[in-house]
Amino acid sequence: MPQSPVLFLMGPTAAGKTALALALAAERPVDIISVDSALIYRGMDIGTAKPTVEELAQAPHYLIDIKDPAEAYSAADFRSDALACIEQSRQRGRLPVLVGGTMLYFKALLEGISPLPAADPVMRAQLESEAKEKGWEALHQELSVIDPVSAARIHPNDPQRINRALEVFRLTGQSMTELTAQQGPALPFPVQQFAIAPSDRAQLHQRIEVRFQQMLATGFEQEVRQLKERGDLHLQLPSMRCVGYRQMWHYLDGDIDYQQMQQQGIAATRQLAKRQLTWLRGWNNVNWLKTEAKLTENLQAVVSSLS
RNA sequence: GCCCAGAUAGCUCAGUCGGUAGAGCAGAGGAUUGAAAAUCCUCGUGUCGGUGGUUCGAUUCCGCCUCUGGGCA
Repeated sequence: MPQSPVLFLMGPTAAGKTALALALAAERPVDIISVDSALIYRGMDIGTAKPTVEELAQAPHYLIDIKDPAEAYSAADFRSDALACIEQSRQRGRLPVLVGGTMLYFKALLEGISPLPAADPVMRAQLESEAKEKGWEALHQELSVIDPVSAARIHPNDPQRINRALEVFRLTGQSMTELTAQQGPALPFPVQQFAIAPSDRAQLHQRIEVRFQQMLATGFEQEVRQLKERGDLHLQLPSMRCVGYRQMWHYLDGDIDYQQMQQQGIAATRQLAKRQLTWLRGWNNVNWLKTEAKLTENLQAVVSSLS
């Protein structure tokens, strides 16, 4: 029997995903499941452009505010959380709508994920200190012995991936190449995929700048100041590496002036959008929508794909 | 008005002992399997402010002009 579909709504930051999702929610019984590595954090509202309280009240939202900024999250965590949300939504007879811009999460959900070990903070710290001593090149060299395929794929200047590949091996005794040969199960539901973006890059840049200025005007500095004052957060955390937060943190530390913070924050957001678009450009089975099109037209396109 | 220092890539600047130039940032393209708003790779022709002179040849040396800092009046 044909299963009812799941909806994906993807796109770069500041492209209008939230507005479209809420418009759909006004027409259909939907559950909005966030696909966003920053919206998971409580207390990070302004700088992440999290939907407002009023917007959140317009439809049930999931996977927002599920983590403290001191905590880490992962693509694998997301996949299992999202699958649970989708199941529940379907049981309620509602349409699960996955909305966001964290493309690795969409990919993990759609294509499945290999049985790799979870991140191990102790092992990572160990590898970090080894790298500090011997240099990442030496670790890359080490990787090329145990897993030449991964070593060839991972650039010697990419510490994060070298670290991960060695972590996987030391934790399991198996190389990443061996383990990723086993692909996890793909998403067990049919999907309708949409992506929304402005047709002109300059237009997206404009929206990003305007939105960043709005964030500043509505208390972003204060938001980061409060997070900083907790005392337990720092720049190495995934949460504080988020676009905007990192730059504001540097400003509050006095490393850069206000104008630099603005420029760097906006530039970092543009760069994020560019990477999101790179993912999307090679994506299969996407229906493209334009940010500058009428909301009702885009809504119509989405609704008609469901029948 | 005079003196000094600048004027080189979208921005900040380096450089050419005279043979038309290169970094960082920005930007563009790409990669992406438990950090992903992360991490990383690739991509640099621009009247070298204008104009005249010296020279085989000037962005580079010299003169003048314009503009921008700073100082003296």
